[in-house]
Amino acid sequence: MSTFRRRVIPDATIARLPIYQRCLMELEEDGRKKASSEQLAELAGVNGAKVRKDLSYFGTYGTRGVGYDVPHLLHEIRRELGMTHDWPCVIIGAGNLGSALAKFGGFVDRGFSVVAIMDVDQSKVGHQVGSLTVRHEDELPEVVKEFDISIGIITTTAAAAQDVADQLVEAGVRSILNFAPATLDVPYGVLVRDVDVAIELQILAFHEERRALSEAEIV
Amino acid sequence: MSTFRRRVIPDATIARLPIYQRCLMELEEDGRKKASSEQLAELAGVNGAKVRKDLSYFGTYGTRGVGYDVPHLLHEIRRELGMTHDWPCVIIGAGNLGSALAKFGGFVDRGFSVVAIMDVDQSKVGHQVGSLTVRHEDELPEVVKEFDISIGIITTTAAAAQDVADQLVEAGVRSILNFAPATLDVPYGVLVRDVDVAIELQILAFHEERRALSEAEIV
DNA sequence: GCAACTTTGTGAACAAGTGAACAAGCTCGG
DNA sequence: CCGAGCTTGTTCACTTGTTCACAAAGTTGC
Ligand SMILES: NC(=O)c1ccc[n+]([C@@H]2O[C@H](COP(=O)([O-])OP(=O)(O)OC[C@H]3O[C@@H](n4cnc5c(N)ncnc54)[C@H](O)[C@@H]3O)[C@@H](O)[C@H]2O)c1
Ligand SMILES: NC(=O)c1ccc[n+]([C@@H]2O[C@H](COP(=O)([O-])OP(=O)(O)OC[C@H]3O[C@@H](n4cnc5c(N)ncnc54)[C@H](O)[C@@H]3O)[C@@H](O)[C@H]2O)c1
Repeated sequence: MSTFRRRVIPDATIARLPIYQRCLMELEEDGRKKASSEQLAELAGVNGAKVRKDLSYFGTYGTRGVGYDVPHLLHEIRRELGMTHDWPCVIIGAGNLGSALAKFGGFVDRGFSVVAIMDVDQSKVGHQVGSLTVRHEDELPEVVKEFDISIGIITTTAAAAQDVADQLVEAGVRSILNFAPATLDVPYGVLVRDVDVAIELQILAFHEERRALSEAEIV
Repeated sequence: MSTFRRRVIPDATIARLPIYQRCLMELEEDGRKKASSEQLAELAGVNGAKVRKDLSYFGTYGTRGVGYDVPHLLHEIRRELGMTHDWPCVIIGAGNLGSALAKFGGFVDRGFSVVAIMDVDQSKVGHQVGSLTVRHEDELPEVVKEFDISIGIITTTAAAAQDVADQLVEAGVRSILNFAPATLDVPYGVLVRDVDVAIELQILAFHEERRALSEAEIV
């Protein structure tokens, strides 16, 4: 076992790396070879100091007086994010949302491919969703092994989500993206990220409400 | 103008209120009348101290030695979040994702209703999506006025997102939920929240990659 | 009425994240 | 080769968020 301690990258930074990646991809498409921290910051909607600090965590890729080399920085961010290879994903729940995600082609250029979609509902099993055929939930262990899946996407009803999470963990999946409005309980070492659209709407509503109250107050 | 200063509620707390609301709804459905901060914390996946501190920002609703009164606390959180009335929303972009969201019935019990869905594509205008008919993007100002819409949901391609955001702002919408992978530039006072599934996947991939590297190191 | 027990509300320590500021380092024109 | 002009990398003070720990306030049983 090595005593080398990998540099700790703050969570906040990790969450911004994909944004920088996207901006750099746009710059590269435009044929831009160089970009300063301020230009990158403008595109990413943050400030320059943050960009410089974020990038400094994983080495020195910029040139003072010039800026960053777009293709080089893009490559380094991709490497850091593990985008040098493809990540096979499985979607559990072939409903409205699960089908939309499965049909969506936009993940491929970010390094993700949905290789299987599954459901318990016998009336959905066997049906086509985009280029995939819905398989039965029971086959999860085999599917995970077959495609060496490391990411599971839960798009079932909230009631079924914990159950599905347990099955994913049992099958060896340690990264879960959960769209169901439920708090998942998983063992240590398994990472869950929640995407809850209703929560986002409620945060917007909270601020709208406050705005309305303040305006009423002033008038 | 009043000199009364509304208590400042931290952003982190606001983001957790909807989770508490959901947990309280579940408790209420189970007929539970009381809940302690620890029980609520367990359900919400946080710790008890956080729950107590969060709730303390907007007044004292608990009883020492007993806990919180479920229906009462639920009511107060709903009031704080502006869930006492309904929020009409418009979806721009009647594609894969926009249609899935429009058809989804789950927002209603959280106080949101999608009252219109719009697109520029003439081949989509007039078509039915769930109970709604797709209207042409150009009618946005009238639609916003007609339904008194305060929340706009962008589900167009990334290339069109900034343009749509400008139109929403122009029409008077000040809260935007953006699903397109693009950084939107909006005037001061307009609130944008981004939902980017690809970023979530990339964060999961980052940790998977690190995990793989650490394991390789140990062996 | 009182002692034992439970749970809240909050001050204070700690941890994480942000942003201004600036020295250090690079480029380029002359 | 030098000095003017940029831009990075990093330090430092500040803000925001989390957690601990415990007094205060309530309940319950006797
Ligand atoms: N549709 C949306 O726009 C939207 C938006 C935000 C959140 N969500 C959330 O995403 C989830 C899915 O939404 P939806 O609209 O697709 O619902 P849906 O009812 O259309 O689909 C749910 C699917 O999950 C399947 N399922 C149920 N239990 C299962 C199990 N144990 N194993 C495998 N599959 C199972 C069902 O058979 C069904 O096909 C819900 O939790 C919802 O709250 C949806
Ligand atoms: N589908 C998914 O599962 C998914 C997941 C994550 C993110 N997204 C993002 O959500 C967005 C939509 O995805 P999608 O799969 O629904 O794409 P889509 O191509 O199916 O739909 C986009 C729709 O937007 C419409 N549109 C384009 N420009 C417009 C304009 N100026 N005004 C009004 N409408 C306009 C198009 O006509 C089309 O109907 C994309 O930005 C995508 O990256 C989608």
